[in-house]
Amino acid sequence: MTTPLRKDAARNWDRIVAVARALIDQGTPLQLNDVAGRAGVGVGTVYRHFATPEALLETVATPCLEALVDHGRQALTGADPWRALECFLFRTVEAQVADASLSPVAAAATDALPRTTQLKEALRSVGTALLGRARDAGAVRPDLTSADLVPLMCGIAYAVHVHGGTPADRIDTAHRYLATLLEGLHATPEHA
Amino acid sequence: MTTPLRKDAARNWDRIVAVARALIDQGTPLQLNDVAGRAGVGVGTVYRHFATPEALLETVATPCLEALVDHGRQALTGADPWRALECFLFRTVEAQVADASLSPVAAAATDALPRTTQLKEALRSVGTALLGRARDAGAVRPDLTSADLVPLMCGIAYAVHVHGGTPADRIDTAHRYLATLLEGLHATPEHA
Amino acid sequence: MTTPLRKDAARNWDRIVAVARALIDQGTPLQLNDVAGRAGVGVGTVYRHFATPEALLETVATPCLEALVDHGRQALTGADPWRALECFLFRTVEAQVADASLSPVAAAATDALPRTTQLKEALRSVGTALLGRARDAGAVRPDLTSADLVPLMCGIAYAVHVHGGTPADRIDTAHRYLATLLEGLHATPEHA
Amino acid sequence: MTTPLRKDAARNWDRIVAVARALIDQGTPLQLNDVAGRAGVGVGTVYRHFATPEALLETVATPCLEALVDHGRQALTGADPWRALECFLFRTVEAQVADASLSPVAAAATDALPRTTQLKEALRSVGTALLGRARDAGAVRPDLTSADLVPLMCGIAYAVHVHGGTPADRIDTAHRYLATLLEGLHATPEHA
DNA sequence: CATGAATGAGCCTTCATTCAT
DNA sequence: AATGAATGAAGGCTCATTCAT
Repeated sequence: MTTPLRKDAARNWDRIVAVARALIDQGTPLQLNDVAGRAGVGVGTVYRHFATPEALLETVATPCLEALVDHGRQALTGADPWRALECFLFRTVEAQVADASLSPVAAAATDALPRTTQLKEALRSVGTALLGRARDAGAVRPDLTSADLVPLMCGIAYAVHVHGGTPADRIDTAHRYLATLLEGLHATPEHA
Repeated sequence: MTTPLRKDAARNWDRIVAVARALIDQGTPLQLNDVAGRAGVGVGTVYRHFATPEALLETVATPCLEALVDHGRQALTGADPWRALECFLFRTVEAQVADASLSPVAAAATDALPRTTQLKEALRSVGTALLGRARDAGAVRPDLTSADLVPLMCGIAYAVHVHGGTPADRIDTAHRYLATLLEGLHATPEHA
Repeated sequence: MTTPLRKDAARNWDRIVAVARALIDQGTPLQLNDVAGRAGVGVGTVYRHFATPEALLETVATPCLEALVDHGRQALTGADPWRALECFLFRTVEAQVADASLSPVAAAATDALPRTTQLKEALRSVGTALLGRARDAGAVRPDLTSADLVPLMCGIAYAVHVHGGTPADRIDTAHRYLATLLEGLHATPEHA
Repeated sequence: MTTPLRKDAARNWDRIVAVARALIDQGTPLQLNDVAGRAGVGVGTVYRHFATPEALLETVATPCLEALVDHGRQALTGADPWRALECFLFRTVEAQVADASLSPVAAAATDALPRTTQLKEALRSVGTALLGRARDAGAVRPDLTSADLVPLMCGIAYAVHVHGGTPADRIDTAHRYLATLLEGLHATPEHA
């Protein structure tokens, strides 16, 4: 797809992405000059590889988005439609809580990289499919649309963020919050 | 509590806050120089009244926080504990969706003004009381603690934000999302 | 017209303009950061007074433009229309040769300061009047329009610049070149 | 003179010059990286062929300079010395107006390529010869020296540039301006 | 108290040039 | 020879904050 990079270029690319990863994990805002300094490369090198901070952020987020899409596709093969949706949403929230690069990418209205647009589209489409199966099985509130999935997952992740705590706590909180929401999403007798 | 301001100082204070309110409503970032210019006062005057941008933001948010606390206290007098909690949470989310000054204040770990700390504390305590009554009535999930209320409301508001749409749409979305979450929060047979 | 500046602000304004004047005379490009450094003021101060390098350049050029306009208006009162035009054009070229700030301002299609636009307009209008009088007296080539005056004067000044030499040489060259051109502009028997 | 290039090197050379030509015609500043990209060659290749942007610019201008020299030499064989000079100067101005690569090369005090220096020298010498013949015939102002020809032609071209207009307008303006100047250059009774 | 001029750190971005591959 | 990745100096601009008037 993309032309393979020269060996030295690839090394710099890796360094830059690794530095960005670390900065994001620390919550430090991504500044390309700063990234360059920490990666031990010139500013120009960073700009050559990543035209904007968003492009770098999305690059950092890409593997995680890919994993989510893969997982969602596998979930589609599961027997229990509700279970499959539930499982997909858990993964989605966990990923956002564990990886700070995802939330801003998920919430952004426009993408810097085409690859990101593809992945977000793929994610939406997997979500739509999982939701459709669950709805057909009568397992889900009828007023929930596929356009709500991403916002709700972002909201849960944000709630976890506001709650705070150690990384381990956050995972726990995420599970509790999502479980609660899912209970509300699940079709109940009164919707029958 | 605070020394009453001289009449002209009070007029400046009002102008500054009004300008800040307008900027926040437009989504323009609060820059004190900019606020000063628009309010027709010097930068120094803005700094005299508001040591930091956060202090100004919190000042803008204050009336709304006060209204929420008041409403919560009234809700405490209601007969149906679950209804009261529900109603309080609706107000909380609606306020955040309608007033962009609230979310950052609610999510901030530290406050610029003591008054803000008081109000946030009061809000938490009303929430705790409402939740306690509802829990005593067996109306809520047992794993929900009062430390979860604020994060969850912030999360819902954030989800609404990510979903997007016109102001009217947002109110609608907020209602749907909160109704869904509340269904999950409400005690169900399996918790009984 | 303009609010009078505070004493300290006026001092900085003067310093900045003086530095700019010197840089222009040396042929150094005007860079606001650089000007700030040399004037011993902060960058922000320069930006406060002059939003762009062009604004600073035009400010430096203003007194000279004003003097040209004044001179042109006096020339209009002279008895001999051709002499008056000639005299005005000599001054115009001399000014450009002596003051490097003028050429770029004269040649620019758009102005940074309204004052500059006024002055350029005034200059054009004086030129038009002088040319009109000379044409009415049958003293000038009929194919010359007032829209040609500024370009031709800029051209002469540029020719002097390309020729080079010491400042004194340049004045001399300017006189020779303009005298030559004027001979061509002057109505001759064959136009009669 | 120069070692003949390998065939592929020659192809690159041609591409680079063609791209530079196009950029100059559009008024886009010549940036070697940019040129390389558009020519589909590496930056290093551009640098191998042209050590500096000026060298590339001069290379682009070379054919036109050569044509001017040729034309001037032919003019020297003409019968009417004044006519010959006139004709040469018209060509010179037309060329500058039509080809944006010439003015900066003509006005530059130092050249990047020896070939450019030769050509400019040749041009000056042809001009000197043409002027000498015209002066001997008593056809030109006695105070005009051959060192004035290039500056005056640059000045006319610059005046045309300041006047502006479409390419066709410019040719027209150039003719008018030069005709006017030539009238001034031509010997008149008072010089006799 | 009010004013608003001044400050300057901080961030962003471009581009001529070098040099490893 | 050709390539194009890397470099980093250079310049631009903003904005929170201070302080003389």
